[in-house]
Amino acid sequence: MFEESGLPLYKSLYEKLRRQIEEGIYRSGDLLPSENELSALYGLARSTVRNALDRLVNDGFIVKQQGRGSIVKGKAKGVGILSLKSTSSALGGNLSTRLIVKPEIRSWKEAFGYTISQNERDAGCIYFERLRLINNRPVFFDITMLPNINLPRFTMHKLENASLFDLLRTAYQIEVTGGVQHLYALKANKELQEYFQVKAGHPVLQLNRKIETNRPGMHIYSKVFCNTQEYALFGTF
Amino acid sequence: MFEESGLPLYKSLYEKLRRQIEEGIYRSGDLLPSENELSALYGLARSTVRNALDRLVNDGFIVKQQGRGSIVKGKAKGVGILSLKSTSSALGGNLSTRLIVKPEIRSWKEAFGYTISQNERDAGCIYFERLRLINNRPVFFDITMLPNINLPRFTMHKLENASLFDLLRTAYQIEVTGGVQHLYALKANKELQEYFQVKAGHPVLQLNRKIETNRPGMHIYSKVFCNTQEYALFGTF
DNA sequence: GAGTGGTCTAGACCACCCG
DNA sequence: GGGTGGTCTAGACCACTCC
Repeated sequence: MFEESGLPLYKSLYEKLRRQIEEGIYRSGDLLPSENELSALYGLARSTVRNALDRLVNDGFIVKQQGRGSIVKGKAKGVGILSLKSTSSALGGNLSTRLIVKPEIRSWKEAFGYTISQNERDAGCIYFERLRLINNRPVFFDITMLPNINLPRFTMHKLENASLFDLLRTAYQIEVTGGVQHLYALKANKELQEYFQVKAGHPVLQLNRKIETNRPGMHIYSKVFCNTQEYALFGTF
Repeated sequence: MFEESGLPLYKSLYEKLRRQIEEGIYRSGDLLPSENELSALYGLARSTVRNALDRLVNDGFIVKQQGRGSIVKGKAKGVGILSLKSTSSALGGNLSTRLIVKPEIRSWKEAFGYTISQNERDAGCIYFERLRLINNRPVFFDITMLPNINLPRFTMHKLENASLFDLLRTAYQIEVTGGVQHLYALKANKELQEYFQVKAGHPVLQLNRKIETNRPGMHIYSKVFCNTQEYALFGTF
């Protein structure tokens, strides 16, 4: 079944099941085939099947229940805090992005308090600022910096409509593997007052992050301000 | 070695290694004994050892490197956002807790906006409030509620010096498996002004969480307020 | 080349859920 | 009682790191 993919068998099975869940072939609440069935179906040892299922559990696609089976959850967990949710109504998808500073190459100054490696410093810095709007109301303002390591034509891509992480994964095979973040509550300064159209003293949430990728030594640094008046920062873990 | 603990073998090994890391017997950067060494040392199959090590990886205590070994990270990742870090200096461990409301059994009123199951409602609610201080300065104020399901003598335990999660894990074999959280920035109200000794309008971070456990249908509900003036909320993912 | 973790097999027995 | 996932064993070969 998976002989020619080049991937480990458990990873092929993981990808296959993940795809089937994301495409709706298995829906939330459905049971996956049992471990023994999958084992027989694809000619794999049960522990290989378990390896694939364990990763689906870890990534939030399924939960297991002894005596019952593997139950599809239907949506993956976000990476740290990334998703968001309306406090008043369901987020309809009216998400838009306004580029405040287009991606440009700079030299590094600082990285929101995180330390950068000499490699990253030498490569130079891709810098951009974005304002994110939900239903045409500004909710996020973020500053992103990443080292310009083997990212040909990065500054040519549109960041308006695509997620940075989607772009990195599909165009450069860069995946987020983890990271660290710091959170603060603070009063809006003049710039944020203007972006968010709020009064002085308005409480704003700030999120600094250093994100690890599958490229050793390559990190993404970002600072995000969030107006939580109407929308809460939301995450699963 | 682990015959009489009643725990699964991999879990006993996990706890043993975790303890050794937390006690500093293995320090950050050290290599753990190899899988084959641990296997021989404790008379376990290698896959049982790997099960324990995989969980240490998952919980952030070690990282593995093919061809080298299992490298101790030294500190665990928090569950979602849980850990904290000084913005000015290293957190020296002067962490103390003041119980504002001692654990008591109540009936459920609400769960910070999350929905609770009928089972949880029927079981009643263990409720407590804590103020957490770092170097004698108040930093967190949290309200915790959990269903009183099979938790004998829970209200007898001291919550001053032990983490709730450590208590649940060691005394009741309850482990956190995931959860959902919502974050807000807001102005301190009168109660928070008093607890944190800050002025009116001071920005405060609020964190609502519904935490899943390995007991199906049992959740922990908590609301945390954080004064991020000196200490940031900190998390790895 | 010796040792490490990564992948994989083919079994076994157990605890748990459901009909 | 039959099927499920949970735990565990005893092997094997591979990719990688380090000396």
